Amino acid sequence: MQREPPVPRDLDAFQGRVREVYRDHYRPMEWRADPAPYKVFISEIMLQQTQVPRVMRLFPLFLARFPGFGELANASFADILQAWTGLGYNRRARYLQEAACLVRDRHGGVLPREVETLRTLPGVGAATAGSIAAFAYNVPAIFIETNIRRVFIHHFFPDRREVHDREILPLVEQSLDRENPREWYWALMDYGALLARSGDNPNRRSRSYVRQNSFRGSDRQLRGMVLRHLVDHGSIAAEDIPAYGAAEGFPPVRVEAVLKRLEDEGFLQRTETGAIVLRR
DNA sequence: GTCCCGTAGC
DNA sequence: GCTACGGGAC
Repeated sequence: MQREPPVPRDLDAFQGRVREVYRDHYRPMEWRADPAPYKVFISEIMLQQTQVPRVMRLFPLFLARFPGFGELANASFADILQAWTGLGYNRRARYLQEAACLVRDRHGGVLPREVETLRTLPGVGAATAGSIAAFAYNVPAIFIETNIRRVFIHHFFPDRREVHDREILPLVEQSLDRENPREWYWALMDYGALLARSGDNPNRRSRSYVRQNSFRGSDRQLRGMVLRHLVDHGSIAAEDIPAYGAAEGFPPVRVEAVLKRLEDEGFLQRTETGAIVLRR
């Protein structure tokens, strides 16, 4: 038997509340002041898994270095990774450049506006495609990300656990301001960010909530160390590889395993002397 | 130590 | 469905 989805009895009241919060808690951001497609695109990729304050710090530096899709597509990967330092999840830096190449080669240098087309870009999933369409082009896309999820769980599922995104999506659709989706989604996200800071995080009652393993001692930590080292120093000599990471307690076998995976993923290469360098 | 944040690949 | 993937704030 299908569970009856909770109906927003007073959608007007909900929308009113969202707008009220928005007026009081609007967060100014460079990519909001000027929602040019390139700025929106870069900011949304950065904002995957990375909080707004950190993105705000690094975004202007990245934009100064790579002002548009052409410059990003033509840049060396080492330069991009350098500008990415501090944001984490470095695969995004690779997707970003691959996407820039696709925009240049397949879309005439113009970021597509259709959600389905945006979704074909590497590193762009449902949430990012919807965000880009809404923010860059004011398209009334229907999507869920963490802030939106928080607002709807808080408002419409106060006593529920394990709330599925399937249950939330119809409410997003019904409440969307189709006249001005850009502004509406900014409002939802600012409201969600406010809820995150005030006590319990409603997203822990989402079906999709998962706790992550600790960072210290993880492969993620080791990968981060290796890439950071290569960005700062250019290479790791062959004879230094076995002892690399020893200070943080990583045995040589783990270092080798992580290097191999980074190589397979296209982050780095080995030279004739067996040294490790970033991909050309 | 705990938390936060989407995508890809399986 | 599940898991890998950073790095900083608290």
